[in-house]
Amino acid sequence: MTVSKQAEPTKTRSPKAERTRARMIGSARHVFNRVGLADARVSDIVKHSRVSHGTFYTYFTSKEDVFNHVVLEFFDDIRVTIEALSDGERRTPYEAIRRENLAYIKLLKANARIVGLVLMHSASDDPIGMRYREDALYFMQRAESSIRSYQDRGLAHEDVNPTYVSRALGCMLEQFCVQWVTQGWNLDIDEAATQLTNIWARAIGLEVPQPIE
Amino acid sequence: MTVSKQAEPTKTRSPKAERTRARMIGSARHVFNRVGLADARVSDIVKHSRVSHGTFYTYFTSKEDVFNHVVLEFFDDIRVTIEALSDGERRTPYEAIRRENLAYIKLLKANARIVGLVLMHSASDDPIGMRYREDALYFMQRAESSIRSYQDRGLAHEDVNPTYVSRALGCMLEQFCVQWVTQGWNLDIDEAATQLTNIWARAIGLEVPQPIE
Amino acid sequence: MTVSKQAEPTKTRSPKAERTRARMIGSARHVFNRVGLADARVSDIVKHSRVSHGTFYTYFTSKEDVFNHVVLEFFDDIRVTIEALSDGERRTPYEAIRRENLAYIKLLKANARIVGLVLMHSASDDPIGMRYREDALYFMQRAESSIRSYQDRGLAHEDVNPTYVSRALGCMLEQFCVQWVTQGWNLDIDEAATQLTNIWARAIGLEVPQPIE
Amino acid sequence: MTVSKQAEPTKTRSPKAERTRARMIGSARHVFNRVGLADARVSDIVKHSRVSHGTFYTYFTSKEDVFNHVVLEFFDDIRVTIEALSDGERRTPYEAIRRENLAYIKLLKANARIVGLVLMHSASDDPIGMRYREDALYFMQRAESSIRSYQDRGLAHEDVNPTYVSRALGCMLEQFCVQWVTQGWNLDIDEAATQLTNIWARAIGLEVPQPIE
DNA sequence: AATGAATGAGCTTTCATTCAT
DNA sequence: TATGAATGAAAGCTCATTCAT
Repeated sequence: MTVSKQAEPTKTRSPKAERTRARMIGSARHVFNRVGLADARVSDIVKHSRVSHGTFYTYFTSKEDVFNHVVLEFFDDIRVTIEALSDGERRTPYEAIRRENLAYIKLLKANARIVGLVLMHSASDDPIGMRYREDALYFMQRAESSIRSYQDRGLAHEDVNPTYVSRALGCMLEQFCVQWVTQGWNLDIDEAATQLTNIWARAIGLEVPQPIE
Repeated sequence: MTVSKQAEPTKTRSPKAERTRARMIGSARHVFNRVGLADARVSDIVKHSRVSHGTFYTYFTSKEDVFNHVVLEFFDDIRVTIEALSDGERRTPYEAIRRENLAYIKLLKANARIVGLVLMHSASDDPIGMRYREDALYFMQRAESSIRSYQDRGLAHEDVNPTYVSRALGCMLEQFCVQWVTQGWNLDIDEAATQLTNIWARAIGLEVPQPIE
Repeated sequence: MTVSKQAEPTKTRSPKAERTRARMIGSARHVFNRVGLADARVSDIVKHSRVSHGTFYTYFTSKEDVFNHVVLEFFDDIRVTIEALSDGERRTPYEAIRRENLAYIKLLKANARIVGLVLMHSASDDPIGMRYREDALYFMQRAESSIRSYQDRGLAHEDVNPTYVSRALGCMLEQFCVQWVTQGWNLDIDEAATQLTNIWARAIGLEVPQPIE
Repeated sequence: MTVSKQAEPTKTRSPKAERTRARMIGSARHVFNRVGLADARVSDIVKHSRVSHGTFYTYFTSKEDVFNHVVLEFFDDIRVTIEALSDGERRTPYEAIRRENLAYIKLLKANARIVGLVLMHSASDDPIGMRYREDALYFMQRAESSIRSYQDRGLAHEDVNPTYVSRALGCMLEQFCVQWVTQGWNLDIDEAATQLTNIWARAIGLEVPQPIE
């Protein structure tokens, strides 16, 4: 099953139609997050959003198409969440990273299977597929430039290769959350945020605050 | 698609049969690594090992069954490779970890899609599924106890939670290799080994050797 | 091949769908009556009702499922036919039995192979299977109570065990018709009705009218 | 599945081979009697007689071929059993019939499913199939001529048509036993023999002995 | 726009039978 | 003769997608 067919260019839709479409993406997201892409049935999605099979195909060209839209919506969620974190408060680099990581962890956990699917999708050559490859890269590039900035300010180790390390830490965060859910690990979310942030900080050379005894 | 039916307990097979079976597992591994589980066709597997459809079902009960055997074989490969690394030479902890990581990276890259599939498979309740859950955990527990041992010897940070950190670093290594292949990243393997080992070492508190200038 | 999976509980179907479904049951009945259950191909059934393979599975879960429905329809036919015989006319017991037997014989002959299949199906534990076991028994119990009633009125032998004899006579009627068709016996239907009714009447002790010479 | 391929003409076999062949027919009989013809697997038969698949085909040309031999063996059993009943003792016609019926009932019950299969098999045009059609008829013709003989001696009703009635009573006996087993009826064998024989006797006009009170 | 009956390509699986050893 | 690995035709069944209403 390859992600290939593309969606129509955005067209005008009545508000009601827009609501139906949004509900269907939500249903799809729900279904994909439960059973993955291969095991998801169009029929599950339409049942969940209480429309007919035919209606599905007036909004989406295929199962892959709706999957793409689910993923884009998910990336939007991340963007919105992350941007909402910049509240102008002053924080230490460690605190800023931890705060961001915690937000990420919550989102990733809530969408674990979809994240897993995105992580596995290789070269899609359709426009939407391309776009979410870019989105995924965007987050890693954010981390990459932040590392460079720390290095420029003399806060991070010189020998850290920003490209490699940003990707490695991104992979760590994402996969840790996916496994946490799919493998049913029984962990504490605050401890997880702390431990992952410690790794992150030490990897690039930032100070890790010591618990006061 | 769930991984559930299991093969009969090991039964006596003629050498010829054993060879055929092994060849088929090899073919399956090849196919799964190319296209994943959902898109793999039994007919691809039998074509690749040049046997008939029927023959497939004399050795395996289903596509899922052969997948399980592929995974078990892969875990065996890892075990063998890792054990082959203990050659009695004296190395610094950093060097030992780097050596092991490099070996891992090579194996994981060569089986990237299969690793991805294993990472996504949640709780299967059949014996084989159970066994490879245990196998996967085995490697993380190895890392976990090595961290504890470093802590006991005063070489690792006290605040490192071995359970969380070993899992996080394991996820990092695995997912980094999966992405490397599926996303077509263009990276250098020695640099990757170094950067990942540096993260690993710094995360737990080991000394990272500085390049002499 | 076991008769096990059952259809969904009756759900609303459009008139068109209902017609298609009915046509398919008719086709299935035709096919089963020609070649039996084991040799019947789903593709024969769909060819006969000129629908696609897929359509078959929108109405039935399997070949066994449609077989069950064919059998239930057949039992309904019997019920309807038998009930249509009560026209309020006064008849001697012998005449009443002969009339009923003749009706039975026609129906059984027209569905000989299906009757044969029903006769051979042992305990299926699914709801539909159960129901037609009950239906089959219903006809024997009808005979059983009519025997008891004759005994109560002093018209039938005292030593007749209604349970055994009703079943034996039922088996006789059914199997005679099945063999008639499958073995290609060349018999006269009126003579058959007379001879079978004579056996029936004499077995329980009713007067058999003598032909006037 | 049609019964068509024929067996080789009888050829000389070593005693050991003869024993193997006999064991295989026995196994086949066992399997057919458990699951019928369609659901019987060649692999069940060879497993039960502990030979290989290949060996099966050195003795039989197909599954149908072995089925034919099973049926012929069964008819031989009947013949032998029935002939063993003529011990020269003097009995009333009723007693003779009851004795024979009881013997039949036991045999039919022990081979219920095979009997059912034979009853359903229509026109087979191969030599073996022909032969067992003849065999089956043989028993009905035995009954037919015995009815004629009773009529000649003035012991049976004149209006009984021996052809129809012998077949009807034969069907009754056979099907009653098949149903008894397949439907799991809980009946007493002596009562069954008595009731069936009473029907038989009354149908043709013989005296039924009354229990003394 | 919405419906849901109908489609059919394409997949998995079975199992009687063959044949090299 | 005996073996059992290998065969492949033939079936059942699924489900994304289409299209008449």
